[in-house]
Amino acid sequence: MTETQQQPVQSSTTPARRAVVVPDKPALEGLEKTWAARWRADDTYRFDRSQPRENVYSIDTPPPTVSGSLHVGHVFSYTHTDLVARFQRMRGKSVFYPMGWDDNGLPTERRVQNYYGVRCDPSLPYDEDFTPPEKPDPKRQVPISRPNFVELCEQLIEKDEEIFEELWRTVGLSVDWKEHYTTIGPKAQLVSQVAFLRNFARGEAYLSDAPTLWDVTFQTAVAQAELEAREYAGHYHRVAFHRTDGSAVHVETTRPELIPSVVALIAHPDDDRYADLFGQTVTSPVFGVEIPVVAHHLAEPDKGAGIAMCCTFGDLTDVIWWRELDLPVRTLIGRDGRMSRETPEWLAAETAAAAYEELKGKTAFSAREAMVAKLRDTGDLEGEPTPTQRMANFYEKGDKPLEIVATRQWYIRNGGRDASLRAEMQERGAEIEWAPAHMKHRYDNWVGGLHGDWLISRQRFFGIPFPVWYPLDDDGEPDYDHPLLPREDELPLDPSTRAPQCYTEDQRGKPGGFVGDPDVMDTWATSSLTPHIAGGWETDDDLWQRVFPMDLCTHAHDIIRTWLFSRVVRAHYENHVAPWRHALISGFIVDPDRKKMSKSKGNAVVPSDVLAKYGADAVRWRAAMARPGLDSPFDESQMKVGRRLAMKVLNASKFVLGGVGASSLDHFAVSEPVDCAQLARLERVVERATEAFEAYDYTTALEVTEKSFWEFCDDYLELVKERAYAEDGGAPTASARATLAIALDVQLRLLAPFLPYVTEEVWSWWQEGSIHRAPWPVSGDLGAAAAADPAIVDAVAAALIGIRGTKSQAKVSMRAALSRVEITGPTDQIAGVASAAEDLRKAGKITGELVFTTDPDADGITVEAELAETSHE
RNA sequence: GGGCGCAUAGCUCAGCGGUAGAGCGCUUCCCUUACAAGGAAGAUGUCACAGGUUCGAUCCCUGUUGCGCCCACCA
Repeated sequence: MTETQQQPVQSSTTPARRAVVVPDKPALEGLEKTWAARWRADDTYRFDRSQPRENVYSIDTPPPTVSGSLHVGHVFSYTHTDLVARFQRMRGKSVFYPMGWDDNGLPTERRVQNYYGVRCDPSLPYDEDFTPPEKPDPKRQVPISRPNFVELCEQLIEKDEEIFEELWRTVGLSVDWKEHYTTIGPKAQLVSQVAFLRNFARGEAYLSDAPTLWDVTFQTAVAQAELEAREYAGHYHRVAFHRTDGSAVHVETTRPELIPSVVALIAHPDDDRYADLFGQTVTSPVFGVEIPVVAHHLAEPDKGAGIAMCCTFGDLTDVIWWRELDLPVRTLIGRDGRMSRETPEWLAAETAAAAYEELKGKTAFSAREAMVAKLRDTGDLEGEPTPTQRMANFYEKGDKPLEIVATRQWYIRNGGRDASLRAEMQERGAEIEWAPAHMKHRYDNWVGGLHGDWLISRQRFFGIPFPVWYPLDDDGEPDYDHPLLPREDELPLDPSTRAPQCYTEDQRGKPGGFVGDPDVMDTWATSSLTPHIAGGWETDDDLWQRVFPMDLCTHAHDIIRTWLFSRVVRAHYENHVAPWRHALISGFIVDPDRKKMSKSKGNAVVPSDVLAKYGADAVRWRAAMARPGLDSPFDESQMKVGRRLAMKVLNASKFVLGGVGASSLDHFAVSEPVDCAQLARLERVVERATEAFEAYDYTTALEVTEKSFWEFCDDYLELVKERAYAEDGGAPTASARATLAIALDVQLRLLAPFLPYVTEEVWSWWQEGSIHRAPWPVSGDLGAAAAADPAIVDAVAAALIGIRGTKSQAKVSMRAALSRVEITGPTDQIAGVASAAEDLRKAGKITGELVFTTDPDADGITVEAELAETSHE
């Protein structure tokens, strides 16, 4: 921490005085390359883990999906985190700011499939000499073993992670790269498996064979948090079921292919139309299966015909009915999304079996067509199907509606089935300070609307395995009620290659032997433990005690329901505390039509292009202008504004430092009233910027600093430049120089979190060490002079603006001389302006009279000026 | 249907119980030895609508409308 001890402001007493070296033509180009390399070499952003907890500021930042592509929205959100990290670092905190890569799971699998043209077939043996096809053919993916597939995943993520790290370094994220982790790496495996075993031991995790939402494309179960409701086109089919007397009961369905799996017809208990049917049975069309008619309050009389087919399972309401009414299971749609190839026993009767023959093995879509044809044949379809748009649940990454399939899955209790646990989760949410505050509603809304526990197992390959085996009975059937579990010191392990205690590998799959759990944990199940993975939970207790609970988590509002909530769940169980004190939620960067950016829509702006064109500081400036939680449309022209600020910093600094030695950082030299006022004004800026940053309002911190900096350049610097540059100006010159130096020093530090590159560049011209290890400015940095009235500088600036206005309106150059100037204003303001009369005379090129007139009734400064004769040509 | 947010200059957004603000864009001027990828000056508004509270409302309250997001919605 030696760098943070440096006190540039006191350099008048520092023995080793540094020469000021200003390049002739400073430029923004190349700063990223130079300083990113330097920060890397100097380990500028290292976390000092010797600091006690109260001196540490720890950050949980999302591990980006390395197989995905980033757009500027991501860059903005990560920049928001970095702004806070840099502020806290300058305030003297040891900042724990690790970066993780989410390389686990389906996105990586998909990328490997497309990149190498392969697919995973777990039944194949490992091929040691396997090399991927030279030209991937997406239509003919080469089947390879699971170990080969995982190897390719690992190869590809390594490449991807290098690209990501390069990008983050260019953006200037002040991450300590030594603290990096991945969601598939050994640390993540250990933590995920340990936490899972503890959840299981405490009854928080459980295995259950139940209907689950199932994606037929990826052939995996899907959690509630990964659902997306989308419009889906379909048709209502009005279909006749038959009473025993032969009369028809009409049902409207969009899924006639599910008629063979109907287990009941259900209507509302108060629905008189069907009252006489309750307790009776009807027969299904085409198949003639006997179906009970039952009452349930969830049936909606005004929906469709008011009486619904309950199939196992067509939708989530079916699941409720099946459970509450104790109905049988008649599953026909399998994991591949096709109708069962076996004739089920409830369709064993001759006509039913014959009818089912034509549906066997068909996709839901083709089975529907076949079924409609059958219904026409039997006359059980009334009228024509009518088109409808309805909402259907989709896996967010999938493009076919989800089916509901009964499967055995691992769950973690999250309050979805337990009101008191749900209330505990809400309380954890209330422990967090949300920025903006209303984002907490999203959290409460989500937790309050949970309707099932958290499904964490996935039938995929590239993920962290469940460290679980099942004993096989004498028939070779697994006993799921008595899983075999490892000791924690055996972790991490893969049950597909490792035998459980008291068994040997040759007993795998044999009667009386064992079988490994084939599933892997979902990506969110792993990333729900990022504070634990990054913070050394159970592996590095010293670190853990210094960083947890963390101070900050940041991400965009779309993953409150997934990542944020899942981390609260895990920390609740493991640590009985919310995992962080603050949640800083970013909005989205949307396209000019306010549509969310996405690669698939083709409206995503690639960060590398913008970074190359405008520079990292400009991009960061734009990111900082997006307030927490607010969506912000991307507009390239705004990037220019940030770039202009960076240029201004470079040029103004060059000008100031060209005439000012570092020795001028001397508070005692500041004597002129307008100089004192300038420092006083800056003191207010320091206070306001600090206050804003402490409230996580980085935008206001930037705005007040930036506004002040432009005023400093346009007014103060213009006003005093001749005095500052005077050859032998004596005390007034020394005062101007000291003020310029102090003001620059303070303003560079205020701007450092936003513009890390240009501020570091300028800092290196005249200061020791990195500005990013320099202390955040405090009032004391401005010295006793700052006790002055800041209004003087405003009054003088107003006079200067009036003089410039006169020249502008006369359409003459700012260099034009003025033969007479009269400045009028209230007494106190005029006194202030008069104190800077000499500066004003030079800055305004006033060659003649300069008159000050007080007018107690005036509400501001007004200027009347006459151009000198010579200026008229 | 439930929840949340937003509505201020052409655009993006601040703001605030007491005369309406910034940046971009626009207009005009200036190639000033820090800066032409610049600088200076200037114009621009029923603060969505309707009520209420108040001496006074863009601001507070109620309602309406419009927009956005989240959740629910497969008969």
